[in-house]
Amino acid sequence: MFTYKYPHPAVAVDCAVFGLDGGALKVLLIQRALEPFAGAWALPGGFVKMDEDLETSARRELQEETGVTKLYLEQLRSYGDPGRDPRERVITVAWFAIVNLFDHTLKADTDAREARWFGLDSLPTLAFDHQNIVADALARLRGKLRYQPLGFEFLPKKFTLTQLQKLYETILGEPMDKRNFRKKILSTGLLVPLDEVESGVAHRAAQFYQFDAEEYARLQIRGYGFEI
Amino acid sequence: MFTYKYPHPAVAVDCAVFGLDGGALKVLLIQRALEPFAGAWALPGGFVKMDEDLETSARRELQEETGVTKLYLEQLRSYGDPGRDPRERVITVAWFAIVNLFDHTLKADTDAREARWFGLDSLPTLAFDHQNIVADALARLRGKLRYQPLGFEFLPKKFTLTQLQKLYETILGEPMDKRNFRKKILSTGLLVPLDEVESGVAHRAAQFYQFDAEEYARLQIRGYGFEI
DNA sequence: CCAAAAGTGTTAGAGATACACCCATGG
DNA sequence: CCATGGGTGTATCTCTAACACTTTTGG
Repeated sequence: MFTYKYPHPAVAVDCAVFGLDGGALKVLLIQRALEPFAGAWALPGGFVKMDEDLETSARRELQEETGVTKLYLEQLRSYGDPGRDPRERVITVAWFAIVNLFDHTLKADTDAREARWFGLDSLPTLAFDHQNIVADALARLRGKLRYQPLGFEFLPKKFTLTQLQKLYETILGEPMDKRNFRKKILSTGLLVPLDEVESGVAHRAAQFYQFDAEEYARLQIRGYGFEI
Repeated sequence: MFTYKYPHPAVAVDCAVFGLDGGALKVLLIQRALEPFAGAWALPGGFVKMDEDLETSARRELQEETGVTKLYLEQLRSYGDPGRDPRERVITVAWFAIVNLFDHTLKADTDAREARWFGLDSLPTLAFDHQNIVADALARLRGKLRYQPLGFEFLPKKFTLTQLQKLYETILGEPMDKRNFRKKILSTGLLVPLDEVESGVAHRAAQFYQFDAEEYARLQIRGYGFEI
């Protein structure tokens, strides 16, 4: 038992994890095993431990509930409506995450019966206020994609320019011109062509590229702004 | 006394409030009356009440500690390092705010001895991790100023184009061309010229303008992006 | 009439957009 | 040899950047 002079809310973390699955943008959800909302789908998350940093907590919960470990993670915002959780006052710190689905598989565990990817147009009804969190996270993704190098987080280390363009088109929901896209993205100087090309395709093999994160970090210091 | 089955952290709000004071960008700080850090300067803020929304809490604390009520307020992010508060685990939800100093005066109250505006280059040593919060808030301000109509929040309803330009120059730290600035800002169609001009100045009187927030809201829905 | 800030247009250059064909590979 | 996607260049247009003088007002 823990006693306090004044009432303290519980604090949780919840993660909106995006991934590109078969060319479609998806969100990672878990099916809740316990009340409240047992059986309903929800964002992976859970309570923050007392000696644990918020980001550490988000990573731990993701690992426990979905097995996902290597991802891009940034804080989204906190949600604290009294009554957003029927049990007691729970304030949640929500996280925005991207996972490269080319080398991840899922598992379920602990309070989650199952973890699964859902297309954004076919989301089930979500527990708590998680619908809002997903909407805010999606807005963050769309808003940042053009002027921060977030796109590469969805792809494997080696990727083709067509893969990258399709990703932008899928997430932003608008078609782009192939030649202009290539000119612009290559003009950043942040894509390094590899010695390797695609293989096993019934057409000309595409060049593989890699994102140069170190160069990006250097340029950022000198006030460079990524844009596509 | 309040008892819980598992330990709960305390949750606070802290506000980084910016204002333009005599042509300089300033942050609003309070001098702490109580331990910890009694006598030190800190961001206005305090503990979230159990039945209170996070934003309501931020507004209440600001009102109590500084008397400031009418302001632009958006959530910045949450800070939760264990050990950021020497008393106990305190997670704080930080807010980013802008106040129009042309019609506000300050008062001190409750846990604050005094509230005062500080220039960003002459900040005192701040309590807790408030130095980081100020730095993050400033980055948010600089990052958003060019593509969201935040600038108007610093100014009175009626303002001149020169006032607006000086504001941009002050916050972004770079000079701008007068003719180009005017062309660009007027081309948004969001500034309506008033029938009134400046008075009592020893030079040609400047035209007053007003920001058209309703028009901005309409344009936003149609996917319009403010930019300067 | 002097000092001080307001107001105003044009030109050159850079960056964005639109657009169509040949190439390499596997079956 | 056919189907499939990979790869490439140019012309136009729009937007940005640079730049200097006249006007109005109060003292």
